[in-house]
Amino acid sequence: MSKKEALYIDEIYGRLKRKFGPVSCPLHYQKPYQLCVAVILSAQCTDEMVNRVTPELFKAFPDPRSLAEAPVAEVERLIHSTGFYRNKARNIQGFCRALVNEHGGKVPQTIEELVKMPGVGRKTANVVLQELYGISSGFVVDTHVLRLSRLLGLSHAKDAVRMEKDLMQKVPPKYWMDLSLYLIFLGRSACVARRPRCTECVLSDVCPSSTVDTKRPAPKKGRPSLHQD
DNA sequence: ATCCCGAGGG
DNA sequence: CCCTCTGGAT
Repeated sequence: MSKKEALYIDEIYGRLKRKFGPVSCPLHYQKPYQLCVAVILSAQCTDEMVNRVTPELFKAFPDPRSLAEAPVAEVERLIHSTGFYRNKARNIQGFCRALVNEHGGKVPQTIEELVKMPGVGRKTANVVLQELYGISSGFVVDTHVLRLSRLLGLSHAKDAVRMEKDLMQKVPPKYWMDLSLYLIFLGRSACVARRPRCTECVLSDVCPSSTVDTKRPAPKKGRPSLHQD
């Protein structure tokens, strides 16, 4: 990795840190098993939506055993609005069963063990390890990180697994935890997928994909655009 | 590579 | 109508 690239990453990290400050997991939870369930539910769904359904879910089933033994239909009903509700219901119940039966109710501390559990992939495992134990097992790559990393030119990997490897090589481990959250926050505020608002973005003058030109007044035509208007 | 799937925004 | 949202299993 070039020195220039390292400075580029430092610059991105510094700006996002200044903008967002200290960050924490946006998912609401009281107990460790609840975080795991919330992260599984967050697949292809906003965290707001997850936070909307989990209070009732955790009130109805306050521990992993009761959630594992609950009627599937009831679990499906409670999480219905998060989408993929059949898969997710099966996954969170399978997860809770594995948690109780194979891990004594305690969330595993290694990514190898976590990934073997139902509904848990690398993204979910990385989030859980970071949030619960402060372990940086990898770089959390979700749909936002995937999109923004490409726009910023940090990685052009096609899938999340390859991009994680890529980012782990380029980004210093001390940045992993916060940078993935920063990218997610930026992807949720200014750099939204549908129509990025580059004028509101703190990275616009260093981002190779920015539609804001800081040097020239304004191109009349042929503006490099990421999308069709 | 494909499927799962509802909610929200443009 | 279309695309997107803190993915994972097959």
